Amino acid sequence: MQDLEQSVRQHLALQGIRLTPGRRTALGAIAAADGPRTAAEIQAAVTDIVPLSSLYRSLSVLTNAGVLSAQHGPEGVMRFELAEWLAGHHHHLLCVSCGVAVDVAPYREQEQAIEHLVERMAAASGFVVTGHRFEIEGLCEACR
Amino acid sequence: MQDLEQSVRQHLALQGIRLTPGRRTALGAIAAADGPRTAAEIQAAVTDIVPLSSLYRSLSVLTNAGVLSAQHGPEGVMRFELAEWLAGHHHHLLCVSCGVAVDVAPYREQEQAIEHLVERMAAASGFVVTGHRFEIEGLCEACR
DNA sequence: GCCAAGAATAGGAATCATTCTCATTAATGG
DNA sequence: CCATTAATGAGAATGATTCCTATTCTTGGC
Repeated sequence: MQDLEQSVRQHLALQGIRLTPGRRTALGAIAAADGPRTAAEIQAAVTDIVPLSSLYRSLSVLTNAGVLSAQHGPEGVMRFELAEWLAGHHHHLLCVSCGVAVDVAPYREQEQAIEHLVERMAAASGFVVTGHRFEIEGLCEACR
Repeated sequence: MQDLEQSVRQHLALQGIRLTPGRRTALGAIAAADGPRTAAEIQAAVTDIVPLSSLYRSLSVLTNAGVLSAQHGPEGVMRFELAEWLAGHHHHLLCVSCGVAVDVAPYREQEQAIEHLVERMAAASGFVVTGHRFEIEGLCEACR
């Protein structure tokens, strides 16, 4: 935890951004989670009272700074997690019923296959590829 | 096109749902597209004036009936396309700048790798897998 | 240590996609 | 041709997210 905060602080400093209390709180809640979280979930997880507008601003600052990554889940709400350089490469399991999102570790060999697939698919299209999303949908234990 | 409409009509009839003019229009616009479309895009593509509320209702009837599939794209808006049994299995290229979405054909061998990956990842989680999403993000020719 | 300038926050209004409600209109079976 | 049921249109309501403005912190220069 401490080293995470230090890494982030340093990363932000290079861009002239500081890790203020609000940002620190948001970062802590996200770092403690086992998957990407919505703004509302983060707000609920935190003990302080944080207005959503402030929370969203903190999240967007951290996202723009490359500390967090943001994605729209299948339910259409934005979910935030640590950026890949902090959390490591991984994928998600998403519950289509309750929306819960959990990280899953990748399998090295198959990642290679995926990279190939991405390249071949994009080749003919004129797109410049910047990334990919690979997410598994299903029903979590609670909703099953 | 005619056979698509017939297949759909038949599929719907089994569920006691009919292909009304509004639904037919929406279906036609989606079938003519080269990728998943938002409600607004469909509305714009169609020559008739269709209120968004009616369009959304038609789309949701067709989606619930299994004729269309709906997904939230990275910009957070819902995109509709023909269900897999009508359009065939494929993936998407998404422009992170303008949101444009294009279908890409899958490559047989790598699909296998993906299926494996999905199974292995889900195995330990307690999730019942219902599907997966694999989407490539990048910049389209226009935004590049 | 103190103050001005700039950044961060709270609070609330505004926006946008989507859903809901309800009144009106069309389609179907008898 | 009528009565019942489903489909449509129009607009209000909702929920996530963003924007705006006034207030409160931080920080560097004195």
